[in-house]
Amino acid sequence: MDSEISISLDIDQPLDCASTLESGQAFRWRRRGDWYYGVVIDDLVALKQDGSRLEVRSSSSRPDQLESTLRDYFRLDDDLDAIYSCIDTDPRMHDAIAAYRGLRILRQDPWECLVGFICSANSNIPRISASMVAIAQSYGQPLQLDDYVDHSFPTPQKLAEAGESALRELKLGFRAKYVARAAERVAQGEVKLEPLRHLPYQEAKEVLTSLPGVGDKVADCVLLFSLDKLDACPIDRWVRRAMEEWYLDGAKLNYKDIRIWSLRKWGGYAGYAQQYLFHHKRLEGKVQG
DNA sequence: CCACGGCCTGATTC
DNA sequence: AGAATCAGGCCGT
Repeated sequence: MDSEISISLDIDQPLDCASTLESGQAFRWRRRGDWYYGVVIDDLVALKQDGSRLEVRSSSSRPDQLESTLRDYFRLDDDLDAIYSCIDTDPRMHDAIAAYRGLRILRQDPWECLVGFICSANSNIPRISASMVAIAQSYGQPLQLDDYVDHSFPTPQKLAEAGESALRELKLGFRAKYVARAAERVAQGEVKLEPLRHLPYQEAKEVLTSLPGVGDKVADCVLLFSLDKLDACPIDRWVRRAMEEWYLDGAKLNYKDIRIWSLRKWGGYAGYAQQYLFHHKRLEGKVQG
């Protein structure tokens, strides 16, 4: 039986845990008071940020690796100040960075990330979260940390076995077919996600878009949020609006041309730039800031 | 290459 | 109230 452990990390990088975990890149974190509960590499962890210190509690099966696991998950090796200096080149981006300083791109598990963004099609964040939680509850392994229970994310094999109709019962709608078929292909080994990390952007993207339910946007999300492609630049409705309104004087560009434009403006950190624009635009009109 | 409609579902808007 | 519309798209025509 795993025993609960508690550690404290000194963070020497800008980190805004709340913005990072609530910026729509990961869908299964839940806030309880000051603590965020979630699953990282099959370990249930609770996080509380106190300035430059991150308090961590976990029922970890590998306590000696917990710190490195979290440093990896939050990409603490990214030099955020260096990244800011590359992309902070106009007033809009400057405002976004000022507002959400410490918002980081995560390095998530590619399989869970893929399913999450397949589920994102024509949906919204609360609903995507509900779908992902339902999938984990139904097919994952239970994990417990004091009185809190969550689940590991089920393997491709498990979801392939579950099948489309069972996933439809979890309210995935038309996305159930995509998730089931993608699970089959990954489970069969026809597509291997982890090695995509070491391929160039374009090659990795072609593999991902060969999966059902994965187009340009979903592929870019998976590449950025789980496969180390910081130049991947997912353009969703929000980012498109932000771009057209703030940078393109209302002009309409197709997906590929927006990518080209973004790479020219923000270079290899276009993905980070995109995340700040997304967050800024999405929260622009919200009462709750 | 672009345009369009359909697709599950639930919340919000009209 | 009940009908449209919208929500971090994808796919087929």
